[in-house]
Amino acid sequence: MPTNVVNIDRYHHGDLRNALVEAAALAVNKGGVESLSLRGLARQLGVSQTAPYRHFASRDDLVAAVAQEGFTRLKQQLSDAPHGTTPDPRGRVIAQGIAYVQFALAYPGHFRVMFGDGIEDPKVRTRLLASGLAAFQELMAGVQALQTAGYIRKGNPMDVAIPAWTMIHGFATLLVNKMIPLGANPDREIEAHVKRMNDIFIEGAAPR
Amino acid sequence: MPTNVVNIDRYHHGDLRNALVEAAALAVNKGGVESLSLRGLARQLGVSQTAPYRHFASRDDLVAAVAQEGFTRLKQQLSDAPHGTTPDPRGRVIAQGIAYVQFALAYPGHFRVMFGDGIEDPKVRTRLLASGLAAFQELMAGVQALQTAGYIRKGNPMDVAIPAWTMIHGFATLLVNKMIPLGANPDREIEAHVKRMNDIFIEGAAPR
DNA sequence: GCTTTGATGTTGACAGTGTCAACTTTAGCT
DNA sequence: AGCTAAAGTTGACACTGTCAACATCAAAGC
Repeated sequence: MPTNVVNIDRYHHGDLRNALVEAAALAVNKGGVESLSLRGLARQLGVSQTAPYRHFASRDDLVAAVAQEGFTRLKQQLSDAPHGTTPDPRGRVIAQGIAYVQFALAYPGHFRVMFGDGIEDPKVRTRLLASGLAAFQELMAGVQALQTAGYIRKGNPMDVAIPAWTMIHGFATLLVNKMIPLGANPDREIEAHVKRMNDIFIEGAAPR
Repeated sequence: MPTNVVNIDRYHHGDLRNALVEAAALAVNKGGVESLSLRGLARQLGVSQTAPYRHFASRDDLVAAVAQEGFTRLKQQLSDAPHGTTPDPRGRVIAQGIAYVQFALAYPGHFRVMFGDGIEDPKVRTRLLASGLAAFQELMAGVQALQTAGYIRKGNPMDVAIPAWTMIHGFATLLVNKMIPLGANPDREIEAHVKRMNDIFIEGAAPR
C-alpha cells in the first residue's frame, strides 16, 4: 500500500501528525486560533480525543507547528514572486510586497499565529524566530538587489530592509485586522498602495 | 458615601464594571488574552462567577471593552507627544512614532487586543474601528503639519499618512512579538530606528 | 516464524472554562 | 412605605486541555 494513503477504520491512523497540522491550519484560517480545539480536530479526524498528544505535547505545540508551516509557505511565496521580465529589481520588491500582503490575506490564521504571541516556550520561540528570519532573508535579497542596481544608497542593507519589512508587515497586519478598508477591487488597491509605498521608500515624500 | 469608594463585603460591589475592565487589562497585559478568565476575575474581585454577566454579554465583550480603553489611552499618548520647543513639526512626528511604539511595548496586551481579531460582532467591530480612527487622526495631524511646513509634498494627506501609520505600526508589532530584537538600551534603539524611518520617509533612500 | 518492543491510539477521569436559567438582594424612585 | 429594575448569587450543562493507565499493532531482532 502506498504510504500516502491514509488508513481509515484502522487502529493506527497512518499520518495523524500531518493530518492534524493540515486540519488545524484550516480551522485557524477559518475561525481564528481561539476556535481551535484539539478534541474537535480529533473528532473531525475520527480519532480519540487524546490521540493528538502522541504527536504534540500541547495545544500550543500544535499551534507552533502551524506557525512554522506558515513561515515556510511565506518564504516560498516570497521567493516565487516574479523577478520580472527586465532585470530591474524594483519590480521584484514590489512583487514581493504584494506577495507578502496576499499571503496575509489568504491565510490570516497562519499570519496571526506566526506573528502573534501564544508561543511562550523559549525553545519553540527561537525555532520560530529562525523560520521568520529565513523568510525575511528573501526580502533582504530584494533590498540588496536594489543597492547593487543603484536605486538606493549602499551601506548596511539592514538599515533599509528593516524599515521596508516593518512597512509592508504593518500594512499586511492592518489589512488583516480590517483597520484599513479595501473596496471592490482589492487586488488593484493593494498594488496601488504597495507601489506608493515603494515610491515613498525610494524617493521620499519631500517636495520635488 | 463618596461614589469612588468601592464597597467590599457587600452584596453589591459598587463599581464592578470598571473593576472588571481594569483587572482584565492587567491580566491581558501580563499573560495575554488567552489567559483571561471571567471566573478568575470574578474570584479575584470577590464576586460570584456569573456576576460579570450583569455588565458584559460575553467574554469577548469584556475584551472589546479593554480594546476600547486601549484606543483612548493610545490617542491620549499620541496627543501628549511633545510638540517640541521649535515649531518644527518633524520633531513632533518622531515623538509620536516613539510614543506609538512605547505604548505597544508598555501595554502589549492592549495592543494585541486592539489590533488582533477576537472581536467578530460587527456592531462592536465598527465601534472599535471608530476608536482606532480617532487615534489615527492624531497621526494625521502630524502629517498635515509636515505638509503645511513644506517638508513633504502637498496632496491627499492620506497618501502619506497611511504608509506612515503602517510603518510605525509594523515596527511596533514586530517589536511586541519579539521579531526584531532590542539590546540593552531599548529606548535609544527605538529612537534611532524611528529617526531612521522618518529620514527614509521624508528624503527616501535613493543615493544623494 | 515468533517474540519483543516502542510508537501510536484508546478509555476514563479531573479540573477548569463560558454561559444559561432561576432565584435573591438591594438601591433608588414614587 | 412599597415597587421595580439593576446587580449579584446558586446550580447546572456542555465543553475544553491534559494526565495516567491500558490496548493495539508494525517492525526489528532472534
